[in-house]
Amino acid sequence: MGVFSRTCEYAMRAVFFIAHRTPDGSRVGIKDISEGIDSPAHFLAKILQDLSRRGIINSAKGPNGGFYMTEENLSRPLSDVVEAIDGVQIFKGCALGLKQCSVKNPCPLHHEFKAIRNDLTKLLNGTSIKSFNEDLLNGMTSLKK
Amino acid sequence: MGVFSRTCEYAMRAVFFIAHRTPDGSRVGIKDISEGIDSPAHFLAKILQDLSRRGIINSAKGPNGGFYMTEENLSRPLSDVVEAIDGVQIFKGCALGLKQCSVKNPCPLHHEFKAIRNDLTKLLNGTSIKSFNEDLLNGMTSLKK
DNA sequence: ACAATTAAAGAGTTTTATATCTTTAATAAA
DNA sequence: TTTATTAAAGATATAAAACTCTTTAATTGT
Repeated sequence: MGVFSRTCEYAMRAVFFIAHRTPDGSRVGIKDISEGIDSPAHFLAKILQDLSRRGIINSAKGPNGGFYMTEENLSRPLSDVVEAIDGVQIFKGCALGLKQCSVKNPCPLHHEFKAIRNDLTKLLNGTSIKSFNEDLLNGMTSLKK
Repeated sequence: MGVFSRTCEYAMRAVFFIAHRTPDGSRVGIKDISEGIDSPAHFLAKILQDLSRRGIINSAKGPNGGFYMTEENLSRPLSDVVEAIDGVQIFKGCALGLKQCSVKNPCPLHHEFKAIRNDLTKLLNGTSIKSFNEDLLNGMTSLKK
């Protein structure tokens, strides 16, 4: 596995996909999303239920229902998605998994690893979903599988 | 989970522990190691078998046997341990898990994430186990659980 | 040769992550 | 008010990671 769990990868891809597809308040269904991001539909449904419950995305049932994102949703940092799924360990945890690890009692990787974690935090915490989406909309980036 | 799998955390801790305890060519047993790094003994045994097979550490059976590290072992980069257990995804993979992701077809995180991955690679690939161990030996860092 | 010690190997079990299938509830439109 | 459509929820199923237990093989010292 990479840095994030597979579930978290699906979640991020889905969020970008929804943002990309619902700029105007329209909705996009689970089928379209799961095909668009190449993930198992039912599994993704669970993930989106979770994100929806947490207010990271929005959903509506019934005909013309589906998932969508408001300006409020778009203004959130991507770290909200990661934290919702994978938790905070990736932003805070010791590389070696030591509980005692700290500046006062650093593990062999502590200082250098902290710098890397901080960069990751800055990237995910400091950038809104909206701004990632702008690059997607103007074709500078892509979600091609 | 953090950036590395639990198995990989154990592996790194064990490698540091062995290096720390066998500076002179002596050996240290699985019991001591697993207690020293707070990991399940039998599970760690499997991990160390694997590292031993790959030549990352050494072992000897019988009385006064155990695990140890030679100068050759110590000169290797820590990335060898990580790669042996977790593979290369963490150094090379797309943050969103996309196969097509590349400079020519970048995902929304591509450029910034690549910089972070490169820093991680530089840290693990560019630093020998020995040099991490030196900090441990002179008390600048610790493996306290 | 024998007994003791140690890692290696093999064969599980348990837990967590990932994935699937079915039923229910909400909503919209006819 | 009925039907169609959609997400939510519930219940399993499968696969992978983490962990345990038992047996075997190698080595040492007596």
